[in-house]
Amino acid sequence: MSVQISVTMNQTDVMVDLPGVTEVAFEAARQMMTRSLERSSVKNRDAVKDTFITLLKACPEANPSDLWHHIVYRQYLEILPAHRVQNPDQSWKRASGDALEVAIAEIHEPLFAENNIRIQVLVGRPKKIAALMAMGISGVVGSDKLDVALYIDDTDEIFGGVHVKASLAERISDDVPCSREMMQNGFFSPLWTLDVKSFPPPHPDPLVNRGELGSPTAPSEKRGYVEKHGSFDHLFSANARSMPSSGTTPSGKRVMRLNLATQPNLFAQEVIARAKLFKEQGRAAAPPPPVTPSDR
Amino acid sequence: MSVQISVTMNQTDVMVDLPGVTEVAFEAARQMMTRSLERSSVKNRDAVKDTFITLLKACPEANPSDLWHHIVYRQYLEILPAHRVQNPDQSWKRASGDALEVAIAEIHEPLFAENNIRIQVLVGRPKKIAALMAMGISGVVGSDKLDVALYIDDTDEIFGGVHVKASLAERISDDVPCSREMMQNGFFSPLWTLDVKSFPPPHPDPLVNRGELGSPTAPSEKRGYVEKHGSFDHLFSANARSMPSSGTTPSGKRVMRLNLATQPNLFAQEVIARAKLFKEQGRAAAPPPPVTPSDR
DNA sequence: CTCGACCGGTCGA
DNA sequence: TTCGACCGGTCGA
Repeated sequence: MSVQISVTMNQTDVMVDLPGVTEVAFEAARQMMTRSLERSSVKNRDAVKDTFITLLKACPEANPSDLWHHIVYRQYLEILPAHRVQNPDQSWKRASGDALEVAIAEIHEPLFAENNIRIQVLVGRPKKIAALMAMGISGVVGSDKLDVALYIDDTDEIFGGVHVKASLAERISDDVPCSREMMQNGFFSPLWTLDVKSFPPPHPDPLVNRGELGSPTAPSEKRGYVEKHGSFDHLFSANARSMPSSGTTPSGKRVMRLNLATQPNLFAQEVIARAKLFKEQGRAAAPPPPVTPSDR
Repeated sequence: MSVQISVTMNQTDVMVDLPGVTEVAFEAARQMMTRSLERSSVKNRDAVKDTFITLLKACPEANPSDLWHHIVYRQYLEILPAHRVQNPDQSWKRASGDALEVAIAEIHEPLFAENNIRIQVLVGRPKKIAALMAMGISGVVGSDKLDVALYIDDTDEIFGGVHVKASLAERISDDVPCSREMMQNGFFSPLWTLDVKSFPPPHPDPLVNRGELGSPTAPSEKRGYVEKHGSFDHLFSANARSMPSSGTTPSGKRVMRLNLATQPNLFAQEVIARAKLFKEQGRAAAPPPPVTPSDR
């Protein structure tokens, strides 16, 4: 039960192994993507979101980050040109970022509803501004840097928000100021990522999607944002190759590896716990964010 | 004395007018780009840098940002594939950013030398760390966000640094934390940009490179970073379509439009003035950065 | 070899 | 219509 795909890059063919992916699931994804993109009324982000969720359900053993990077991404680039005139690479950047936010909301909606939590994608500036105002950080420079909001019950009482990133690059720093302010004001501020990153040939492990977090013993800059500086209420990575934090971290904040197949996953557990704490104790319940001397 | 180019995008042909550009200059640029890229020993960024500087000298009346966006950029995409196997769009992103930093240093080196100022591109992490340490902001999160350093004479005494961006997008926020810290510590921290931004058809003014600063009366988010929040020691734009600040700004910091043909240009004047002030009074000479209530 | 920052067409609200 | 944020192959040090 494993599909191999061939990717041509820099005039080199690379075979990529996708454990946990069946031919049937692979073809179902292609069909979902094609059916979606051929209808001009379907938003590009929804084509991506629906294809990803189809794959997640069909391949519970697979690495979600690989499903995204090697199947959804590459099928989008392949299929889009038949239906849209736009540049497929740039279209992917624009559409896939939104798609991931919507997918995360959709995946968790039922479970969160059972726990009297509402998850909402903050689409459009007014919604973002409103959410940030509710947390007392409106008007701040770079303020509309929050993707997804978390509310208590059906109220507008916000207890936190999720920073969503398909890949980290240097762009992780964009989210830090907003996240720190949220934490300082007592709101829950996790980072949810697929941590997608692979290198093309002639890299020694071409197209192996290792992500950018390094290991606890050889931490990358990005791992430091969480483990050392504690700039988020944990980093949840849905890349099976991400190495979780080990032992205690300087900031107390951790890299957590998500297994989306076992529900409630670690992210969902944390959201539910923090909602409960918020209902019992309000904003005061949140621990103050750690500050290291070399931190901003 | 004006060249028109035809750009095909989204299956539409768009004619772009380039006032101040002669056929001779246009062909000289193409030759410089070709000659550079066909030699595998020439770094991609140097091909870009040399072509840009060739054009700047040959076309003093032209809009520098247009030279970059419509000639250097498009010629690079056209010519690179004949000599390199890599993806030309991604290659441009990687190489052009570095090229602009090197170009700015090269353009100003002679004038700055006359004024006992040294400008240095901070290439490689160790150099960046050293420069930031010298300004007392080492180890800070997102700290290696400085591109170019400015020193007094031939010493290692740093009095500031330049944040360089070809285009702004949301990425301008990356530079804010470092810049604010620099200013707070008494160092000179301007932003130098080409402010490149055009929209493809079917936009009403397809491919017109208007930039992203809006106007003083209808300020964009990016203009607010400077005029309202004062996050940089002025924003110097080499896009002739950038509208400079008018009257006084809330922060005292301004958008300035550069005319590179008249030397010393506004950027050079400010660098020289700040170097003089620094020599006379040291870091204390720098005015404290303005802080507005809605600022971080 | 490793691993960081570079940028622009897109597409919605 | 305007104008914001989305992301990944590259290529050096």
